[in-house]
Amino acid sequence: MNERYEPLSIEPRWQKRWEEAGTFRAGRRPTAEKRYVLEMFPYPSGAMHMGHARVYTIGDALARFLWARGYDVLHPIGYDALGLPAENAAIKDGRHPAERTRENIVSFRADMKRLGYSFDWEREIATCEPEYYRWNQWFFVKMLEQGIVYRRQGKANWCTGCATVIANEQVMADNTCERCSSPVVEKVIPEWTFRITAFAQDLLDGLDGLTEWPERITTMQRNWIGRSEGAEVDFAVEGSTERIKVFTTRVDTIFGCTYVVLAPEHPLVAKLSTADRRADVQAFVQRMAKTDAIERTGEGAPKEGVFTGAHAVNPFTGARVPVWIANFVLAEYGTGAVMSVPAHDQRDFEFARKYGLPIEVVIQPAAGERLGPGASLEKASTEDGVTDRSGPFSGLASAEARRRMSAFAKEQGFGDATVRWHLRDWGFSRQRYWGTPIPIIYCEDHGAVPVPEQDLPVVLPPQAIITGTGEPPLAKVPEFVATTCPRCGKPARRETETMDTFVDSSWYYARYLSPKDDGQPFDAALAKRWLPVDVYVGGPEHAVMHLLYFRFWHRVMHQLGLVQEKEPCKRLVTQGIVNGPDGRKMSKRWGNVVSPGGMVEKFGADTVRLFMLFAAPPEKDIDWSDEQVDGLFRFLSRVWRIFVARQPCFAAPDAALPQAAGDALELRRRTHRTIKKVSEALGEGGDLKFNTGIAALMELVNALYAFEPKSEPDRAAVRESLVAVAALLSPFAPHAAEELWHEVLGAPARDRLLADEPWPPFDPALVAADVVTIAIQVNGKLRGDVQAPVGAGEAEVRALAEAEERVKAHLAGKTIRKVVFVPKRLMNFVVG
RNA sequence: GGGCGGGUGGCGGAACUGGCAGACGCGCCGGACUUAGGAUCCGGUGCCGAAAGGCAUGAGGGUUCGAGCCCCUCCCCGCCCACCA
Repeated sequence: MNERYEPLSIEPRWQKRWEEAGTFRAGRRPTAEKRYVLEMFPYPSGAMHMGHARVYTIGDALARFLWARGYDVLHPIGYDALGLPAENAAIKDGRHPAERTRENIVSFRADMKRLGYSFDWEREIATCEPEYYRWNQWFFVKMLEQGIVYRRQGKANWCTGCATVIANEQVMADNTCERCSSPVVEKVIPEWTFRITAFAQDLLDGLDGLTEWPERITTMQRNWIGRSEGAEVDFAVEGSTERIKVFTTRVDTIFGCTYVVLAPEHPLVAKLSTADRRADVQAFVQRMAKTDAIERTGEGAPKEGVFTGAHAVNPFTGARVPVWIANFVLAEYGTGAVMSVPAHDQRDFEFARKYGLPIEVVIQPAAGERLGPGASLEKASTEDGVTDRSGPFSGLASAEARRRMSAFAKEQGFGDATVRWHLRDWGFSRQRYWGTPIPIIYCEDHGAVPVPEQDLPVVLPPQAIITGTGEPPLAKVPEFVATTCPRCGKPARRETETMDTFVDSSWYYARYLSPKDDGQPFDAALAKRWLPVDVYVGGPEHAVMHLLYFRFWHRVMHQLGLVQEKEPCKRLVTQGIVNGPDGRKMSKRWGNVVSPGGMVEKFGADTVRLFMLFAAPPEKDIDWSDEQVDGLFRFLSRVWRIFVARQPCFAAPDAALPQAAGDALELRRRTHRTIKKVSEALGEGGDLKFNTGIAALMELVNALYAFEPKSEPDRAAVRESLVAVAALLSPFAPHAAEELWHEVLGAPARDRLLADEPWPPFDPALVAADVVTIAIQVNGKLRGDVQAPVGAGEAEVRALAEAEERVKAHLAGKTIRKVVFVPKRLMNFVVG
């Protein structure tokens, strides 16, 4: 065999053989149990970067392991190919997004192939192809029929940078765009909307079953869905028939309500303001309208408001309370009106202090000192407690008070218990070009008519003029716009908006099941076998966007009878970022970008893969490190050299193994323990910890260097170990593994592939130690250790321990008060 | 303000269910082989100390024979959400 490890000369060869043999075709083992391993598909903007190399390497190591474990594995890949970056680039240089995207796909595909990923390439999809997006349109029409899609009139989030409407999930906390960080403003524009809120409770409940998702992701979804239980209560307005409906989660505090506050945009503001206050109110409302949302509601924004002159009546107490408007009350949350209880709400407290409104304590802490009058408080007391000065509801625990008071309000007809959600419906119209055309035709007589199924797809016209000015580009393509009404045949116009590209990624995992199917989005029978996805690998940044949308979409598909289960994916693995060598995010700006392609050319795919897996567990961020990469190349070279050095062992017969004894037996033990450790590191019965699995392999290789075979049984033990090293290496560094495996096995393996071989089993008898090292402590401090047979009892170990010189010295002249014995581990003498 | 993660050598990271802290790798130091070595192989490497020994997992307390791990108080870092009524 070649004396030196030369990855570039061996890697393409194995890639070709896997490809030709169809080694990774899903469905090859129809009678075997299935596993669906999926990584989030890439958005092909420019070339592949290190982040991609990391996700796909993680998924690939797992997929290869599962193949070896005997499963029928589905491990597909495709391209999330529609979207703004390609369109924005087109505005700059005039190249058509389709042309650019297809070129990028070619580059991505080449890079991924060079990394040796075990994708089933026959299932490759690209969402920009009409064969794919026609099914987005098909789903749209179905969902319209089901009432899940509707046309909404109202305020939408308009991204000033992307020049389009975006979804709530795409608006960041500081009112900037998730994609481009430009300010997001409100714009009154009709939008096509998914009624995701109809699934809010179900999406929330489903989270409890996602026990194999990272808790932080399910928590984020839970918070985003934001179920909030409370009550609505109507306050009558004095001298008017109008009622102010407030939403509160703390109806138990209502006897302490000393004023009511409306959002400046609340429809009643104009009606209720008294003549003497009108000028002030109008000025305030106008000022708020001009102030942008960040400034108005951002952290640290001072609370401001004005009195409207009107009064409302607390239906529980009959008390007359002033009605104010204030900046911190948001029209879009709850009812846009709040009852203020300054004693028990911090915002209300600050506002009351500022404007001299009364503060009345109506909740006493369940334990501890009673609260004095409101005026003496330093801050609001917001904990649940016991109701006080609350009329017939006094003396109740907060939770009980809420139940009774809500029931009372309902009985009296001025309120009820209610649930509010943070989740909003998903507006998915985009005033952009590079997306799925929304299959709607506007007819003068029939309104918005869905394109009939047999007329799909509505193909995106290639001749668009893309300007990014906010006008839908499709509106400027007359031959696209002009059509006829499917109902009456009269001239009509097409919808010119396109779909949010999150639609594409909401169901792509199902398209992989039958990617070329032209009669349906996917084959339901195949879905029954392959879904749900068993392991999904991707970045945590998608927690409340993609990962919420695809859970929603799966429920829709469930409702349409296309899939059996409600959740799309059993286990989610979120991987960390690959930063530059300087610890900063890789970026042209810092000049710290390292490309996977370049690294593969320099070190080979196996070294790059090993780096991705060895640097840290999948979920942690890592820094690219040239030194660590050198180290991993060195490791593979070291593996290679030990095979070269131990070539004389290649022919040793297995028959010699049972006689192995002494050091050879020790080597065999190490071999089998390593098999067990690597299997566990690959997720067998726990988390993925590729780093410790590779570390275990390194230890075994170190042991092989230390062992000089002298006899036939020795050589057999070495051979067994070498075969195991090759097999265990195969999920991580598959090319080197194939090469080495074939070298050891020689002619008998010529027509076989390691990638096709079963995972090596370990012998439990060899994994179990027969002699163990037991740590000996005196008063909890380590004073030595003894070797004892694995079954040694306390008396036996104690005798050994007391014979140890260091232990003896520490026990000398002391009284042993107690001896703690942990079998196989430790003995502790407690002395005085 | 709320939620979720974290804090371990010079660095990345190990440590099963409370049982020898620092596996493995990087870096560094030394040795061998060499005309040479930024190759390779071997050895060493938490800190203090000549040693015995002592001290060490963000800080301080507690529980325990024994704590990186459990409990309490606090500090710091990251991510997500946020005047959400």
